Amino acid sequence: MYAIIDCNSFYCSCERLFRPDLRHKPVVVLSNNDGCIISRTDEAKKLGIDMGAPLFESRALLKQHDVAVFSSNYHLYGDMSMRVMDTLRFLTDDAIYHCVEVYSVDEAFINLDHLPAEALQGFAERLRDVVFMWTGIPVSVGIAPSKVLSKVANRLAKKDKKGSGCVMVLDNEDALQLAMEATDVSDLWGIGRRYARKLKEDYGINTAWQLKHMPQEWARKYLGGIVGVRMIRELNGHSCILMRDPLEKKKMISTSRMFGKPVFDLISIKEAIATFTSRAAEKLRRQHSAAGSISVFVVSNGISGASYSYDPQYINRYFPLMSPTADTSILIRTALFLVESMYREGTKYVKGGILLGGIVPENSLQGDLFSSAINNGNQGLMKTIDNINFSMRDDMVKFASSGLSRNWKMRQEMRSKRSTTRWGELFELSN
DNA sequence: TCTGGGGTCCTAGGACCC
DNA sequence: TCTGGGGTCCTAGGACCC
Repeated sequence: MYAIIDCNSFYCSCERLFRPDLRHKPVVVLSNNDGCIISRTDEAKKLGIDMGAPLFESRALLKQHDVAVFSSNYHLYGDMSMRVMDTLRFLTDDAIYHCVEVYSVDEAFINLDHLPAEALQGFAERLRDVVFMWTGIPVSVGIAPSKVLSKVANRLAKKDKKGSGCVMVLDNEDALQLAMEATDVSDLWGIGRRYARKLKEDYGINTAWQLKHMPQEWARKYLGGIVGVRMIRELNGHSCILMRDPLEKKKMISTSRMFGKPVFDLISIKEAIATFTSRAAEKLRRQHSAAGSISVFVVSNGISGASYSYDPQYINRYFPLMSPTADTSILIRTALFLVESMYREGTKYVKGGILLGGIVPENSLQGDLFSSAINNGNQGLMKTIDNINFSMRDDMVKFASSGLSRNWKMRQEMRSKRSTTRWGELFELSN
């Protein structure tokens, strides 16, 4: 059996931790750049505020109902996520069973094969209660024979919080049937907008229960090949999406951002790309890897002075490195060379980013014919920079090419304090 | 005026090799 | 007139996830 634990309205719940006055009030959290709404409390959902809705379209509604609006505060969410995950690992004896897979910032799968069936309900309730007690974050728990089905259970638990107590265990055929009949195919984990439409319009399949009864060969043909076959098997309770190793390394690392406002000059774009590259290189070093290739991309939207329309043009350039490296200075040099080769004067740039590929473990670096020494001469320096930036303050030490002006920097006008990760922003009681 | 960011997996097709 | 077979590696593109 598998459990999925999912934090309820995670970002909003984090914001509420230091704002108890908002406990029963509608709260939303915005994406980077304060662009759109990416987390909502139940109260906000009830007001008809949609997931992913652009802020400028929702402003009137937010104001009318006095909704608390926050820019995203990833320092806070990342730290709270760690606390929740640590709690789960503790409660499940993860050190012994290696049964916790952190799936995203607010979700974790837990393999429960070592627990007897009759213990599941109580176990799930304990997870919910202790996580809340220790971190203040409310969670929902779904338990079922496969990951896809545990997601089904979790969704139903969350939909009817009062009735379910945010816990649902699907451990018998009747419960599974009821749950699947109540689940629209579009709400299945792994069925996106495209497939949902196809299933409904072309085949008249509307519920998870109907989909479960389709033949695997049909799924192989019309539902994304092997992916579709797995979906059918998972719905039938045959687990085939296995637990992932927590030590697995990313195969691709990217950093990209919309610019706070459109950018026209080469200097600003180079600063932005240099900053993104530093950030990506840090991620690379954190997982003890080196990158073998780098891609830079920019997104332009029309030309200077033209009237507004959203018609983004992606341009990207790829460069295989002579030998894999995690050295920020080499990566930045390469990235900036690519930027120069793709820049066009008079173009309005709205977004940019970089992508590191060909990732290998740092200790497997091979020398090549043309570079006598392996390209890690700066490893000590990189480590020092990472340590300083981690413990003191972001970007205390940075490469000059990252610039100081930052007129491409994103907007975050309503960010709360980083109360759990910055001494200077500790929570204070007023009076 | 304004619409996120960072990933994964799979498949097809081209380049190249022996 | 006839023109192999089997493989790897890489990239692009599509679909999906939170």
